[in-house]
Amino acid sequence: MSDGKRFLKQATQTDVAQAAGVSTATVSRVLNGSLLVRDEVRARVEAAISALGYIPHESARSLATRRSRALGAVIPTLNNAIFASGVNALEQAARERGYSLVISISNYDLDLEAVLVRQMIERGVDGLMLVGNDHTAAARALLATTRLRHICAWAWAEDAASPNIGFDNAAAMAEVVDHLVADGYRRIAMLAGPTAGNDRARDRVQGAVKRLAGHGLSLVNLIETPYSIREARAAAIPLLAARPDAVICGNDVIAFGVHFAAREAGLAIPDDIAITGFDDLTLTAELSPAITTVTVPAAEMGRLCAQHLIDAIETDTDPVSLRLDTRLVIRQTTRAASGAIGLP
Amino acid sequence: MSDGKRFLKQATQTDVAQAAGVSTATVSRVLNGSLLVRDEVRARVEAAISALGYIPHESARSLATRRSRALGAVIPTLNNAIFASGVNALEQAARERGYSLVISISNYDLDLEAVLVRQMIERGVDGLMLVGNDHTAAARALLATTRLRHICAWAWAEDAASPNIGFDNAAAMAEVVDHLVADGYRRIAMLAGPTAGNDRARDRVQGAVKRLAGHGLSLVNLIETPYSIREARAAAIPLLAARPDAVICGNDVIAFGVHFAAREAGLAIPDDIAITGFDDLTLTAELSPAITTVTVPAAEMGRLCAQHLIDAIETDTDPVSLRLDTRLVIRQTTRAASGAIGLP
DNA sequence: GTGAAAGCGCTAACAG
DNA sequence: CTGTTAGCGCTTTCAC
Repeated sequence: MSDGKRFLKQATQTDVAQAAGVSTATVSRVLNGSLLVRDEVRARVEAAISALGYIPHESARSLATRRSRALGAVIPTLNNAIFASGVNALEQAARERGYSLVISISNYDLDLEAVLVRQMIERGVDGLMLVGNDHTAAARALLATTRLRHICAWAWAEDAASPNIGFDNAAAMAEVVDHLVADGYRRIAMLAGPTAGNDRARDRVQGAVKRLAGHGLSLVNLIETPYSIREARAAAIPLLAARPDAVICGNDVIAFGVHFAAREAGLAIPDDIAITGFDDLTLTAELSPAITTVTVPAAEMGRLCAQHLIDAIETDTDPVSLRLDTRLVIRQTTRAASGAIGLP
Repeated sequence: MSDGKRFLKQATQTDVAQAAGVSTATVSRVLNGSLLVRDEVRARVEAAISALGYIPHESARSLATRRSRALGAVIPTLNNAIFASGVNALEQAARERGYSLVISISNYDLDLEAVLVRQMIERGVDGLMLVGNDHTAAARALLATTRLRHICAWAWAEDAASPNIGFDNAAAMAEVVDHLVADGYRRIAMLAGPTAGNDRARDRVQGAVKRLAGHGLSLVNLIETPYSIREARAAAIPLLAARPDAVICGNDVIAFGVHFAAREAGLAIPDDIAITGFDDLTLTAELSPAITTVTVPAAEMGRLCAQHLIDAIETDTDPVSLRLDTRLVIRQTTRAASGAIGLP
């Protein structure tokens, strides 16, 4: 008995067909909700299915239909709430449409990303979500020759090589700069994320630098740090040596680090030092002082990627780009726009 | 030309075989690293593969081998860093062994979980990670009849129906209680997570209640709240009405809420009120006062699940249970163990 | 070592 | 409406 179980074979469509006294084609029709099956026959087939505990074999189905009903996502990490939330939404939206999600993590390594893209293609995903617009030539070539439908999220560029569903990182940072300058801050420093192979981080720096230049200013200090509270906190020390009156952070995780470093250094926020983040993680609003940051539509990006990818797949079209909005949320780590330029 | 591309067909093993002047069997052997292929032939095949840009078709492979080289994970949410981190580690470890990861989110809904388990089976994953020991009869039946290898993580029970790789939630909470009592706290309340369909949350409550009873005490108040800072913060108000001198929180997210609520109420932590969390999220150490909490081996669980699942798959054995340790991390939201029992 | 042939479980024309 | 017949692309005996 336990031995019998060991070699137990899953019921197959053929078994169901025999049990119901029909052809496998009919079973397939019932499974796929085809309307051209008599109710009586349909009932018989459904009875056989549940009697046998039959479970369809998706690989076989994929092989026959050349469709996997699966989406893929290659992301830098799940250890940042902003990506976790995006993937969460992507999965929910995909599932609502009957698609599965296979994910892999690149750890911000573009060469690894290319390998992962290839594996996604092998797995036969029908659509793929990537993050950002920085990708290796190898990855691009793979995507191009296989014509795999894909969307690059978390970024938006006029001239992007692939469809983008995201936002303009540079523009968002420009808004931050305007706010800071309007508040009277002049000695502005930036603690950025690693810009190598990361167009989002790079755009944020460039966005800040260019807009500052427009105000006739430049960064009094610019340092890059990994996305970790601890490392950002450590990097804040040398950064603060330039005696900035405001620090623009590459994202909220970095802002947390600077926040704690400033507190430790006995600096008053926002009077001695202003701090801005990016992402609007839940906790930015709860810390005191609450962090001024930029709201990023992470869940919406995930949801939209799923929907647009699936629409494109099912209508046999190409996904299109979508530019989403960010919003500056002014809280307590920057002064309210009172100390405007030119006040006595 | 653009029209030609539209109907472009992926190179198949047959194409490679023809190009290399060998049989598909030989191509297959090369692909799978079989040793019984002459070097000269192998080279010819490899040349053809890269010349044609051939990419193997995993569905076809899975159909033929009855193996998918994919793992599945069904988790409650990705919007909690502790699960995100576990999945992140699971993916990394799986990938190292050549396995893909397909994930789905149950939103703490056990009926949905059962549906997702079924989809995982359809997809043909070779192994599955679930969270906790609470599952519907339907899910259990599916797992049992298909004999799908699986591990239930985040929990550990002597009599678990499935292999567990996790920790004893009740024991961890008992340790929290001991610490609190040794510190002199007596009016202890608990803000728990939703216990319905969640054995981890239930075990944490039971672990606290039983250990308190051992000390001749009982909770002065017990309320459940969703795992959200905002809702926990709101729930803390009625909870504090019982005038507890310590609040045990179901996890760190809830602890954040209580932390902010206490601060808002003007209570001094830990003198007016002690707070304990669970999970040891990064920020618990950085807030001030830093939160006393329980370290949970999330990444390790993910990694071990992948390894043990894959070992079991490849050696054709069943995965076994592993009990991991948690550790109480005493920080600043509880008094140091000075006010021990019986002091004047 | 290598090729031929038979499927893996399912869907998709095509008849009837 | 339903059955028959071919495959989808790959692996796997079994001969040679």
